[in-house]
Amino acid sequence: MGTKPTPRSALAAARSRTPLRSIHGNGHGSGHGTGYGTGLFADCPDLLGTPFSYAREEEIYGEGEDAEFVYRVVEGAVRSHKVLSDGRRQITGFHLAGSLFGFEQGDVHWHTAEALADTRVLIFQRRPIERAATHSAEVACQLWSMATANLRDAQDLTLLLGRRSAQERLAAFLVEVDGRFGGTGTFALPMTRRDIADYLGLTIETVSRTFSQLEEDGALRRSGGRQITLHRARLRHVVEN
Amino acid sequence: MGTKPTPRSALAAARSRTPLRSIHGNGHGSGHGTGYGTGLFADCPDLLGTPFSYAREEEIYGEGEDAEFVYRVVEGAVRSHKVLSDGRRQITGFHLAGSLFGFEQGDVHWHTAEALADTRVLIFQRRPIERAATHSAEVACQLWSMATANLRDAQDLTLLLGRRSAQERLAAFLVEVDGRFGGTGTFALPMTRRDIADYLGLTIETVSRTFSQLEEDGALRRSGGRQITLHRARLRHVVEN
DNA sequence: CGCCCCGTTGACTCTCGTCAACAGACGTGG
DNA sequence: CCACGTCTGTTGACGAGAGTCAACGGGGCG
Repeated sequence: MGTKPTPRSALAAARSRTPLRSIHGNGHGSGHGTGYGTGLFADCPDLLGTPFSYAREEEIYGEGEDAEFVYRVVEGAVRSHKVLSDGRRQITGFHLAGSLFGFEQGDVHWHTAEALADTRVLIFQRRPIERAATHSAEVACQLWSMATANLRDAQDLTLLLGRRSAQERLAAFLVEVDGRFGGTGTFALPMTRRDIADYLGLTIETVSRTFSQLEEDGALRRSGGRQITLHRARLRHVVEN
Repeated sequence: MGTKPTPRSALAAARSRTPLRSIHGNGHGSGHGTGYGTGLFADCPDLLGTPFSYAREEEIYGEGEDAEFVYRVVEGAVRSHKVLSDGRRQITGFHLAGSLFGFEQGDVHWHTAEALADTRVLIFQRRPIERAATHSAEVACQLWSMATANLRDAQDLTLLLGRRSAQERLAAFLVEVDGRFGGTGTFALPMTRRDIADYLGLTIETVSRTFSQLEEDGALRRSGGRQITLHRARLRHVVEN
């Protein structure tokens, strides 16, 4: 062995064995309370995913590559982004446990996806899913509703980037992340300042300064950079609408 | 009469008559070369739309309203936007002839839609469409693909707003509009400077100054504010990537 | 142990926003 | 027909918010 496994090889291996096992041996089967098991959708057990893993900072797919697979995050976190030729980068979304990513219009990815942290995913072939969609209105409706949800997120981000100040952007972002982590108000950010900056259309320096400012205002407390405790009422007051 | 017709009343009127006629009497039937006729999709003649008209600056639906209808532009132009409580506005899209808008996630609109100019649309009830989608995989797939196309546009806008300068934003916008009008390089903008500014996350003054700057650089020529002739090679060079 | 990366902070710059004035187009009504 | 007000678009002067460049501390990893 020694050569790095690819999604394709993992898929071939999975098909030659029954039952399905993770290539990393951590095949507990059902994901982290997402209620999906290894199926694409909760009520669609015939589209099974193959477990796969990516290391921190590893690329999952690149812009322009053939969109052969789609992915569901089981554990860890992934970012999708686009880059301009001069290196400016815009992250269009973070995918945490449970979220599905990799669907694009057309046959190639128009984003790059990378693992923020060591990440376990389920991989699904795109073709069978699309074939299933053309036969099953139910599958197609689920895909539609997923796309619509993503669309709403993208448009919220549009408003954030077009019309909000640095402070409002960061506050909204933190409230959003808190919500995705259960809304306890305390969590560890899985992404770096650079990732946050490239998501919010800012620079790392501005993000850092804005963190300090929010802390001065008593809207949050930092313990060691990534670990955050929010004062949610004050943060929401910053976001206001 | 004298009371303003609503989509609901137009629909009721349409159903009491056969064949279908526009409430404004301009019922040439098939739309402007979009190839759709009055059907929702080209190959889906059973979902028929009712012609309806809106005056310049008239609201079609508001954020938070019940999403009872969806719309296809026959002639004219429409903008979708969101507003913050302090009045800051972000336009998330312009809908020109042929484009379908008004689909949202959930039962209420999360945007406001307004006619930029006098506009003729076809109105479709949302419920029957959704019912059709749950029965017909083909309809559902069309809806999915439409949502995915919108998603790509929204993410392109995200990159524009997050990482591009005023000049790049305006140049990209003009190239985009030119493309939608057939790519001749000469057209009349259907929207005001304010609309452009609110789409590009800028102010009207910056838009105006950037127009002047692009004109100085020989990237376009203005004849009377709205009428534009692009020097497409130079504009694309500004956009670069 | 040392290097590198991440995060923070300071000083300065610059793009874009704000405030203001003005010109031209348009519609209305005297 | 012209005076008037309004709306759109342009331009100038100025200011503020975010970007750039640079230095530095701390922690993790080889």
